[in-house]
Amino acid sequence: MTTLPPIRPDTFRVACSSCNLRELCLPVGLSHDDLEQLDTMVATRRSIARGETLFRSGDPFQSLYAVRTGFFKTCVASEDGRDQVTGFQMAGELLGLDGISTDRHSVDAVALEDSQVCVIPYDKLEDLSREFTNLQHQFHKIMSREIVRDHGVMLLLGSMRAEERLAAFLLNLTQRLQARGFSASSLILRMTREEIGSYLGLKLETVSRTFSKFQEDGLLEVKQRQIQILDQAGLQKLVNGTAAC
Amino acid sequence: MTTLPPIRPDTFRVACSSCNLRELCLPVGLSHDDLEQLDTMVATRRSIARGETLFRSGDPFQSLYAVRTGFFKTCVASEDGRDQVTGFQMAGELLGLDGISTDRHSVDAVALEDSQVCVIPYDKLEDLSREFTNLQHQFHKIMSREIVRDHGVMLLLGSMRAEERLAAFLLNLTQRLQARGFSASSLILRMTREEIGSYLGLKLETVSRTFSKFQEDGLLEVKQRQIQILDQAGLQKLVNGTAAC
DNA sequence: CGCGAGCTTGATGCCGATCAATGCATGTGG
DNA sequence: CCACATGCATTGATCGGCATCAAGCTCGCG
Repeated sequence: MTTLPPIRPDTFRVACSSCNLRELCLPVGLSHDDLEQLDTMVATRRSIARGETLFRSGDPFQSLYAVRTGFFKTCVASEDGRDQVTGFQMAGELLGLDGISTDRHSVDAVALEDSQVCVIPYDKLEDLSREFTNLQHQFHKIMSREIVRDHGVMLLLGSMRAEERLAAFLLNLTQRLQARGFSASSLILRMTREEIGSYLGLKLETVSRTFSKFQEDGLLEVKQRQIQILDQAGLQKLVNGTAAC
Repeated sequence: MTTLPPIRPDTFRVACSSCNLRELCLPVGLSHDDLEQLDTMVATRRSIARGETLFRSGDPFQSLYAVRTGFFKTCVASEDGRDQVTGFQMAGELLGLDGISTDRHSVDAVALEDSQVCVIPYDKLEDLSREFTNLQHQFHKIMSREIVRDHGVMLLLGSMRAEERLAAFLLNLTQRLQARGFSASSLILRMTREEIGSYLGLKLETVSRTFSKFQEDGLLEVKQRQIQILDQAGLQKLVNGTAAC
């Protein structure tokens, strides 16, 4: 479509050791010394405007990216035009793990709002994680966690009905937001109904209807993208099957 | 349900360096020296009878497993009884990557026929991959490939219709079998219609009907679990959308 | 103010789920 | 060796949830 804007890495360094995301991001559990080494690696930030792509399927893979601020989606596309949102990423989460397998990215990563990422050159990460056991282990955990997450999505797509899917989606989102210090009951969706639908294997109309139904049932208050969760337990019950049986 | 049978590791060593799966398994692309090191790590085999589990969700994680012979499925279960097959694994493929993230397995791995696996103690793998760059890189690639595979399944579950799903499934299966020296057009399914359905997000009746439809359309010959592929291109066309549009 | 992107809501139809019966292969015990 | 049980597969009839098609609606923005 449009050509990529020139990449303009902000020149000042970002220190993992003083980043307020260090408890959510790659550095989890690293010692002070480890962290200082990590600082030598994560040299640059990059800003991505809303609607721009961080990378596209087919691009050569060189770096992983840690979301610093903002919000992303990742999509795969099949040969025919169909595409599927495979995930939404927020602060502290890693993008680009798919690229390691073939040295090319296999998904598009699109910023859903103006965002910043930390650039993690992959070869340096491999070098460093040969030296620092903790970093190595942490990195493996993150990859494994992504696999486990994907299995959860497969369960959702394979066996849940529309209401269950949306409930699970909302609970997952609020849980992650809460871990970042945001309210557990009030959120603003950064994605369209269509993007939610694509992620959940539903059409946008179904997503919209299900939001309306949740509102009628007193589970949510929905004002466009502004969501108030009124009955978290009620949502949870939807996900765990109609429970009590 | 039933208690696990006692684990009886076969006492003789298995050398990766002389294994006929080395081009498909963890050792891909390793040098001769690297391979000899790998041999020091993969100390034991384990036999799993058809229907038995290699590990279960919740079990403490200690090792990865490379399928030597046989065939496995992995399943996740949600709190309510629902469960979902997340993959089928054949010779040379790795099991257990999900366990790294939390030090506990998050899926069940069940043998669909009498099988053997090589036991890869995970802490040793981490040690060794700090020493050998190639091994480190290869391991990362395998994890990444699993992530990419999962994304493909998400696309399938999220946006394909029954016929497309089954066609994609069969093509994927034959491709992997072919890489192992088996026929590209003749295969014996190791799993039930229900397990296929669970993997593909369909009910067993739908799987059965779709097999019958493929047979009517001259794409396959189906005799219970024995499948002959008569028109591979026809299957491929189904997957890529009704093409020509 | 008017345009357009995104959202909501309604009417209809279809794909796949569900329910139910039968068929087929394998195994077991009399 | 047969009678019967059991697990898996096939096939048919019906139903329901979600997709599809089609208007309107809302809100932000030039």
